Amino acid sequence: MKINITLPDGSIREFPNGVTGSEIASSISEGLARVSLAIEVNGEVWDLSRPILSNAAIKILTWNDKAGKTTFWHSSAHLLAEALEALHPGVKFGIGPPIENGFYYDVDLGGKAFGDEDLAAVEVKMKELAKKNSVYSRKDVSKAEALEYFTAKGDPYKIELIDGLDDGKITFYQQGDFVDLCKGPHIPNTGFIKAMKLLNVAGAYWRGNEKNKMLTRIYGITFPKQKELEEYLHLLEEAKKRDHRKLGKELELFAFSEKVGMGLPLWLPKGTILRERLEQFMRKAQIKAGYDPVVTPHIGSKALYVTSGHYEKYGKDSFQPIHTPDEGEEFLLKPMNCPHHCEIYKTKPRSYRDLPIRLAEFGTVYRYEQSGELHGLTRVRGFTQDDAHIFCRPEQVKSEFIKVIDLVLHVFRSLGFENFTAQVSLRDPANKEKYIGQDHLWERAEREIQEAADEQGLQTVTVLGEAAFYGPKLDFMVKDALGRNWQLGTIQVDYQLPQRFELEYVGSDNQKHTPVMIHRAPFGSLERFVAVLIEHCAGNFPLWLAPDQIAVLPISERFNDYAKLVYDRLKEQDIRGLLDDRDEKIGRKIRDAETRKIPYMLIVGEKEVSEGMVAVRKHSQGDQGSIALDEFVNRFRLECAAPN
RNA sequence: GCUGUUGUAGCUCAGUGGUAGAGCACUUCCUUGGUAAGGAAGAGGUCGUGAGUUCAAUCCUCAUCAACAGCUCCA
Repeated sequence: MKINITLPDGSIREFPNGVTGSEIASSISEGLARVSLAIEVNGEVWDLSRPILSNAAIKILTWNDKAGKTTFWHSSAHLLAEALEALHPGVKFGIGPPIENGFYYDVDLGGKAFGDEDLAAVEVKMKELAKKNSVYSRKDVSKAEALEYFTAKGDPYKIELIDGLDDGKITFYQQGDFVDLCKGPHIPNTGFIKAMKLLNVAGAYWRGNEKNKMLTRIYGITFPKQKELEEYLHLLEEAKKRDHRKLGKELELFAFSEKVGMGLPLWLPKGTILRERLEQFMRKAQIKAGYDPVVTPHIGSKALYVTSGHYEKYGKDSFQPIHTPDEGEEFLLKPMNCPHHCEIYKTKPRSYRDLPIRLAEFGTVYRYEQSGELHGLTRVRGFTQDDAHIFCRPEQVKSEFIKVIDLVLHVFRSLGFENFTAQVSLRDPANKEKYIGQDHLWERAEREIQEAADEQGLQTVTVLGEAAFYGPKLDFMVKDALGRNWQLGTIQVDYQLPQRFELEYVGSDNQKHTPVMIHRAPFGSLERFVAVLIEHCAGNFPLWLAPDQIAVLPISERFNDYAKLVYDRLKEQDIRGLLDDRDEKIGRKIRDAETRKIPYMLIVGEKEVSEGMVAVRKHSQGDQGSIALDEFVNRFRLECAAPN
């Protein structure tokens, strides 16, 4: 019996029935056979040793394939488990999957502390075990057999997992002395794993549920070559240099104080310039797009949030009400701006002719985020949203939504964020009690969001369970230096709040109608946006945002007077900069200005003084030659204009 | 909030059961220098906070606060 195997290039070859992936790889080339990790059979990844029993389209997977890496890391997780069991007999295993970079295994060490030394010891053991070239072998087992094995072994988490599986579809994998419940696939043997690093230990709730026991999660990464591990670790180090918390300190942009309170950022002068530049940019864009700026207070009476539903949802996990000398009077620090804007809407009767009304505010809000969630500027307890609420007629929702998408894209493009993900965040259908409002309005909102995104040609991913409690969202996600995803821009359709606040307008039919509300914040928050911006450009801000645009560097103190003249001239033109008149050599001044990532340096000495010139140096690009001061100023002013 | 790790000078970090050190930054002096670190001297710290063990604690124990990694959460 022969079967036909279709290779990725479309060619078809005949093999005996029951041929394995490794046999196919060998028939193609010895080199391929040496590096092949798994095989894709009709879109499914299999072990190389598994016989193929019918015609199939295949692809041999190596380290260069994503699925190859995933398989490699999955097998590495098993190796980690084997090492753990060898060193910590009786350890109970949860799950051990591959992740984007590496893998982890969740284990229950019976309450034993597991520190860095234990981690290092396990790593050594893994290396030792890997060298044994133990084969990963697959075995079909019945549900009863599977339960019997793990009951005898005393692995309650595996038993729970098996309980959820169908009989007849359960497989074990074994390498060395370690047997695991696993559907596979795996690489041929442990010898492929040449380089490994256990990265860290963390807690993780069993099955991701806060109410379950917390297991110990061990993260690691492995590679087929030592050099690749070194490169990866180097890359991690490089990424850490772009961390906004590090750069924020070095460039004096923001700070935190224990005394002020955790998660409450202090914006330093240079950071404030950056922030205000962004704010100005947004104000201008919004005025152009037909928004009306408003300003509302930082607190509001508790009744406001009872009406909005936020109090019920978040009240007990928030900053608690502020009391006044009047018995029973309570105010909340505002955790969002929408209720205030609803009250602005209600200040007078509205006609359908008035809509849409777009109220915009850089609104500072306070949310009592869990202490473990705080993270630099990306997750804080006091932050400023570039918030706005659009009140419109139902038939205007889509066109308004599209306009907002355009605004968000304009902002992202202006700041060079090309790699974002547009995420449609919907309800978790299995968990509807988390949300308010009627189904048909949710469905309508979801449809409108998806249609608007599609019409703008946005590639979207849909994520269930990420909606706000009052409505679905379109979120714009951007990765930080270390690849963590953050939500920046967000657009939300809301049919609930207008009802709760009894907002209305008079239609052309002279009847009262309820408007629809669109919440939107292109930056999301100034704090988070600045954080991601810092990491994105590694602190080398575009000229229009740079806190210090120019450093004037006199070659010696003899030229300080002329340097001051140059500096004053820049200031007159609203150019931001500094004059470095320290008694230091020019090399030193240049180094310091480079380190501080100042885009332009103007060097002045004997030659420049006599001719009214400046020697221009660009950050990280070196000497640009000399130019008359006036001409430099003219050119610079053109170059530093904000996008519009 | 949970698990683990960390907390020493403005910053980056050494170090020790007998009340502390480096480099950079800072101050002063020398130097007046042409595109990434000139030289010298000086000043600067209740070793996160509180309690305990000890003749003696920055170091050991406990508690607490904060930061970091991850989980959970995210209006």
